[in-house]
Amino acid sequence: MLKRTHFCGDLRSVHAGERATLCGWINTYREQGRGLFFVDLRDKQGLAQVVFGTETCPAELLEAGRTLRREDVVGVTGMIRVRTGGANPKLASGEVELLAEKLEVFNKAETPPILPDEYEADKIGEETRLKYRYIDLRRPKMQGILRTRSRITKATRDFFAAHGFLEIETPLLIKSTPEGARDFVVPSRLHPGSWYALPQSPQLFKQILMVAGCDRYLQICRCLRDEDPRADRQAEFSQIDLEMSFVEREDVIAMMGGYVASLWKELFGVDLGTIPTMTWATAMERYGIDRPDTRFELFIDDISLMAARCDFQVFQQALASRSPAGRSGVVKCIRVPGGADKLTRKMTDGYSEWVKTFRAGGVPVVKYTAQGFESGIAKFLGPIADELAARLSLVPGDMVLFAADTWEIATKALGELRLRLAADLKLIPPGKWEFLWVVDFPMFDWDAEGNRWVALHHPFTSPNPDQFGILESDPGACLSAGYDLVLNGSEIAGGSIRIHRMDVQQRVFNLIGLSNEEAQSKFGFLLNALRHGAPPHGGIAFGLDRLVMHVVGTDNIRDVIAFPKTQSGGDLMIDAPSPISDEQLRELSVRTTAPTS
RNA sequence: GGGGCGGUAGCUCAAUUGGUUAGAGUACCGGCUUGUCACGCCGGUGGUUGCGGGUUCGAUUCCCGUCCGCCUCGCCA
Repeated sequence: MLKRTHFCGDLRSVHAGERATLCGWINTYREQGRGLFFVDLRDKQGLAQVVFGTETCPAELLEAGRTLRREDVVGVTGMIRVRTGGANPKLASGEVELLAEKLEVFNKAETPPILPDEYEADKIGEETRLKYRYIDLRRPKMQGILRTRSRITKATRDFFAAHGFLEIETPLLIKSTPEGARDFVVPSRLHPGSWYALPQSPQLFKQILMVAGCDRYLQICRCLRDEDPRADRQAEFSQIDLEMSFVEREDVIAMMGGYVASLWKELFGVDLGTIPTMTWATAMERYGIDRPDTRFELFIDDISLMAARCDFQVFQQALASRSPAGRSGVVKCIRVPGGADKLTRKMTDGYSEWVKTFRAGGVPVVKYTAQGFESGIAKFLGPIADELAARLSLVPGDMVLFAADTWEIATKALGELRLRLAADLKLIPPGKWEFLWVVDFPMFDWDAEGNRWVALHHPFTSPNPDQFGILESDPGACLSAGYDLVLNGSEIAGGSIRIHRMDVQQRVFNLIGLSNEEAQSKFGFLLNALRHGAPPHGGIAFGLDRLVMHVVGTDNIRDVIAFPKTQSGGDLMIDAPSPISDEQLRELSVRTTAPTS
């Protein structure tokens, strides 16, 4: 068997005169005549041109070479020489070529259903790419992503190892617990009727590792949540999971800021500096979302107090409304500088229609000119015209877009509208990295349907040290010691200082409606651990897939996962999930209620 | 669970108001071609129009159901 001496993509003019063996896939075949043809050979490093010609090739070699077709796998030995026919500036190896002397066809390929060709790739439907993932991954772009992902995980391990973090694996077959996402479950053969759950995250195990004295923990792990995917979300995804002992919020934030800075330094040569911090309350009020995109300046203002003085039904009705969680209705708005010209009637009508997906009624608008408010809802703004203009610092040519609804709906609608406006008006400068810590999240959210408090982050999150006093007396106002790291408007990490005392943990469980007995049966292991000497601790988890998405610049999570799943949780390459045999089911004491096909 | 878009040759897409033998590019096959490099030129093969029903003289086209893919709301502690 011919053994590789060089990588195709690495060949340069300095190699001229060397004898080399290349191994790879046929990328293209170009015949100039019976006596001269070229093939481009591809390996993980790139392409190299191989020449077959009568001058140097015996007849058998020419015959064999002539049958080469795309995606055949071959080894070729020959001399590297500077090209006699002129260099190809499009190839990194374009100054040289390999003069074939010996050819070994490792494997003829059937006609490829898709070609791993950057000219083609963007046009090929994703369905086909996923089915033939092993061909799609041969594309230089996909190879590059796999490599970048590997670089990131290696840099991550290096950084945290240098800071005393221990890499520890936690189990995949664990226990289903209430709270959180829907579990994937696995039937137990040895315990008929009982089920394991696959982890939504190693949360409790990493906390218990802190109780176990490991001090600092790292794991790059798979997490599984049986919920509907999105463009940036898969049921099966990867986290960089971290936990530290004897720390407060600022310690974790500092460590993780250092990690991100070192990563960006290595990947982009960029100095991030200190990452700014914003409270959750500010994020929601000014940006309408808990992960603000701070790359552009559009801000939301709550003008409810003013709006109450307008004789405008829409405002009045909104202000009189109450959300299921009990918050009063609001009137909020966004000032769009220069929007009077940039936003057409068609666009604003479109926004009105679009916000209905967030259950908002519509988007009233008004223009601001040298003569004051015009068009739209101008006639209703009389009583507050000057005050509103001053509050929003309006200048002629601006446009103001409103949302009048419950706090939740108006906030969401304008938060989304803010992003939509940025995209439509091209307000987001390319190549910008805006990191932001969001802190001071509420501990709880009121679940009107379940008529109970639910943990906003998770029920192991500690209240901020100064908030213990109001934990029971005003749970809705109680702030947690949680923190999210946001990059360009996307949450790339989230964590918290954890509760390390059994009595506090019990109080939080009680608040979310878990009785002591239930807590003991569902989370007894954690409570037991907390009883036996738990250090103060906290941690965070980075969404590895999203991190890679940002680094490689894609908005499709499937691009950064070697073998991703589709929107309905399927793997088109291996055709999973699939039924199992009756015998397998019997062995597991499981019977399906699904109709048999 | 809801909404939207899509499914036609291996791939990417066309096909007028429901009307002749469903076309083009590319890939593939054959021939030509001695410096190409997304090579070029000539010719050819290739179709369960996702699947199942229905309406009709006639369905890629209209209707119903269903499957698959993508986006999205809910959901995702």
